[in-house]
Amino acid sequence: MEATPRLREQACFALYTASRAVIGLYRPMLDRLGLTYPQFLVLMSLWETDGRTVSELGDELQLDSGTVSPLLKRLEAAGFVERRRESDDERRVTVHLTATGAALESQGCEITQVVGSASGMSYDELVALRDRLNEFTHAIRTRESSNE
Amino acid sequence: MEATPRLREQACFALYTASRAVIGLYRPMLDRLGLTYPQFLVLMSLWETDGRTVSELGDELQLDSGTVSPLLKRLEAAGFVERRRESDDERRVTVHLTATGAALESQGCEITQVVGSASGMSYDELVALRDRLNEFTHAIRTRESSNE
DNA sequence: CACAACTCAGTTGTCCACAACTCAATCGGG
DNA sequence: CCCGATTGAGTTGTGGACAACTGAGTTGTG
Repeated sequence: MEATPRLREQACFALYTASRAVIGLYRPMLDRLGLTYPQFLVLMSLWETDGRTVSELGDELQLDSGTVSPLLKRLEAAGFVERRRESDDERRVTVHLTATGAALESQGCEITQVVGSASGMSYDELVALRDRLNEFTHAIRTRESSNE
Repeated sequence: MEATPRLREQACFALYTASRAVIGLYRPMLDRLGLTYPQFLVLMSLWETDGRTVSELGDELQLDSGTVSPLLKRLEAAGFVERRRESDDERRVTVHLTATGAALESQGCEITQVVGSASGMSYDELVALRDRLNEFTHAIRTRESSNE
């Protein structure tokens, strides 16, 4: 006697929609810097720790090499990062900010502030939502590996 | 004196990651039905109300015609839906489930149950999270239209 | 009726996401 | 030291997303 759930009742759909909405809010601001949202995430990661390898970036962003490699290629073509093949292990490539890429940090920081305030939530509410989402993601990843 | 926020502290990044994680959980189950997650959303919408127009589907899924049109083309090629140009207004195209598409409803319903339980959250918690996300999306869309 | 404005679906081009794969470099056990 | 297994980055192919645009069809107003 289970009714098929409606789209609007689904938490997963709300998640999917919210994710696209927030990226859409970032878009016009990032456009002015010549960045997309995933590219911005790479820079945020490098502002924190420069010189990460491609796979370390993939781990942090939860993206595989098939996504990260072309992303970095475009960031390099745009002059924001540089890739260096490491001499001690020729398989590894480290990614380094250029002066241009490093210089975007303060503007990037401002953009995250603007987006945060546009959410209409307090800092504490945002932190609570973030933690809830991270629990959700963690639970899912745990189940994911156990199923076939 | 504002430090640049770290990636892991950002609610937006948590949202982006959670969204991809849940779609990743759906993926192997939907693969067995020959569907992707956005295609599944179209079918959910049609299981509720068959014969919607392309733009009505776009409104419900919050996707523009440039995304929905090719999506429907693939769903039609796979034999799950049919598109009909309406005779009373030749601009409109209505989308109808085929017998094959309608027959997936019960399996589709099961999949949403499995995903819900994999979240590790109770029904009430999921509802609360969903409502929180919908508030978030609504707040963002409101600000979005006011900014240039 | 005429015709400009608008609506609707679809196309084009760019960038992400991910599966499946390639290939070189490195590691580890015999 | 050798060779099979593993690791790391990258490529290829498919399917979203979305901006910008196209063109047919419809509507409203003079």
